[in-house]
Amino acid sequence: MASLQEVADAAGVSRSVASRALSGDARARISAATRERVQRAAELLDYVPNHRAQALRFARSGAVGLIVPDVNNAVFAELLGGVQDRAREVSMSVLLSQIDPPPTGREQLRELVGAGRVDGILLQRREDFDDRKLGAVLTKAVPAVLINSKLEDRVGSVVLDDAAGVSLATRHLIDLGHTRIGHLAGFAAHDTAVRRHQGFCAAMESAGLPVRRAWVQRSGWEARGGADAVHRLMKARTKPTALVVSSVNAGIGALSALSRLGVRVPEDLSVVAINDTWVAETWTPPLTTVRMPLRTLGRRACSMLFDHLEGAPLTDVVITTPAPELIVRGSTRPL
Amino acid sequence: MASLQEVADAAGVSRSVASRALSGDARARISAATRERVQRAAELLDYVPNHRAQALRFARSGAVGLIVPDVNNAVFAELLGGVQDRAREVSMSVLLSQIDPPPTGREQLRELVGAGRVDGILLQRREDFDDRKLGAVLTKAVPAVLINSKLEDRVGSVVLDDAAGVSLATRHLIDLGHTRIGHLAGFAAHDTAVRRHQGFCAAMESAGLPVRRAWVQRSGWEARGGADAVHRLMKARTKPTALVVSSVNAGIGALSALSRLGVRVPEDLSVVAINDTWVAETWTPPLTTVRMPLRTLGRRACSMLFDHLEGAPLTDVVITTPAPELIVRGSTRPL
DNA sequence: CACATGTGCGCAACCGATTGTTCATCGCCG
DNA sequence: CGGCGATGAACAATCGGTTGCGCACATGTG
Repeated sequence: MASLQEVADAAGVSRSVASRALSGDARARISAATRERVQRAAELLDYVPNHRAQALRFARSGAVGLIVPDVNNAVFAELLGGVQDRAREVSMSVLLSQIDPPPTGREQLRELVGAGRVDGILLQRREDFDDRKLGAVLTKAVPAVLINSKLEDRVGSVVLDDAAGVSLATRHLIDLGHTRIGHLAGFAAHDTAVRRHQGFCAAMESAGLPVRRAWVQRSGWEARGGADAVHRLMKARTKPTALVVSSVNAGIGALSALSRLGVRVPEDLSVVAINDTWVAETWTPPLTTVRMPLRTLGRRACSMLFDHLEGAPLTDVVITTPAPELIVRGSTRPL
Repeated sequence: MASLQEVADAAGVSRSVASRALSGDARARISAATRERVQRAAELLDYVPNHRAQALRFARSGAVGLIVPDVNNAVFAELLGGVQDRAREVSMSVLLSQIDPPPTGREQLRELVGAGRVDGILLQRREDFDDRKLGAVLTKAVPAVLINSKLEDRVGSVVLDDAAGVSLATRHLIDLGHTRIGHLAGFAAHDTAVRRHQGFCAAMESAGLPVRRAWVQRSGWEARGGADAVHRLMKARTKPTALVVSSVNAGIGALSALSRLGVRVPEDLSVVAINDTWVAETWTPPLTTVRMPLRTLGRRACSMLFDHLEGAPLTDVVITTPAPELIVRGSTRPL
């Protein structure tokens, strides 16, 4: 609550001297006695530098905006953890926000960044934000890093090695002897989903297995979508013996639907999903998953943004270490 | 990016006139022509008032700190939704933060509030923050509203009607004919858990049913705790026919453990839990729950903090409307 | 015509911290 | 003893916006 002026008064010096004494600037010529006196006064008065004043002076708000579509999402907590960790290391705060589709969204970003509430943003795109909408919201003036998403004509992204994760899952099934493998993919308009499907196809192809169109279903990323996709899938004349699901929540939805359809997992059908949560572990049967380095994703995105604010150029990064990790549980078994 | 000065220059007036013209102050004596000119210049230059400067001037950061123990928690997403909604209505931002136990935690709050990063905080206490720790962290100087928690010697809290929610759940079981009912409670040191257990006892008592000590187990709030509690409970000589679980995640954990123990739900045991999530709906069997007004909780807490910042006194509020809502699914059935 | 009133606008202080520059003083050396 | 450099501290501008006050001029009134 005490201002620098009050500390200065208490120490009997000017504001500037107080500032230099406390900042510990080596080039500042302050006598040891004065420095001591100022520091004691600051201590006594419980002085904390006013962040608002510093923000104005340095034209830096000291905060990043984290824009996420859905806090409920399984991946969010871990992602946020990484972001928070990194932000804390450099004394930045994380401002949580949501944005609407354009044109409102652009205004919101302008308010956020233009007004200086935040210095830059980390943006995890919404499912219904296609490339065009996203591009329309992100003007070049906004320092932004896209999380697990990428735009053609915009640099600045950190994405998981989605293909590797899905390939790992798919190979796991192949190693178990499965050949008739289906894929519950995300949204066609979403690059993450595209990359994941490519990983699936690559693994199948390198094992010499065909990708059957009827066994590839758009499921979205949530439980409901996974359940719906399973219902469609199970109408096919010939059925797969194993299933790769691009998202853990959809995977849970799939398990739930399968159970209600009377399809036994893993006896009749093996299921593996991408991303790991406590629900996967708790389900009956426990869901085999591929754990993706979400925390690292958050850290790296945050780091890139900070570095960019310090002048470094934005880049496009794929997180390859730590590598996706297969966690075998009860939902997969040899054919 | 353009400053007020630049707008003023473009319009050929002084900063003060530009400020008044744009703020729309009725008492300001500005000619219509000048006002028009300034507004057009602002439009043209894409002027957005610098939030940092305003923050300094008004000694208001325009942000609230939302401090939550665990973003992963089922209740968090909805709570946050309510907070965000309210904050957006008054153009405030929500800064997400975590705090450590004292003494570190107190320093963090000082930095957050004392330095003016946020104007006040909303605090959902961590399980391991007992009253003493919480009190040690919250100095009187910090405008804070406790969410779903309450301290004896500190005013400023918004809590759910926990007792009513648990009573509703308990009565549901009683109405189904159950008389041997157990309770998986939260943490003894947590006032929310205490209120919920009181709700359980009240419902039992008013139906003339005994509360058996062996059927009351501390489960915590997460799946693991619920599962462990079930294992302890099922060692009892006589077993209950129904179970009230104080938290939905613990409820899911309980269902999972019961399934592995071979106890059929709802044939052998009915289960109902507090709070509703998609996992409850998706589980097999779908979990009967009591939906609590978490969004309202967030809104009200946020509102109270804002009002307090405007000068209103803090109070202690219990949210009674909307009332807890029983959502009957497949985990409960008549005895 | 003189004076009171009103109108439109600019000056300058302020919020709190940082920092380039200036100023006064002291000691040292020639 | 005069001049010089080093030292320690204060002055003042700055970040961008807000606002009390005063100034100049136009209009209205007696």
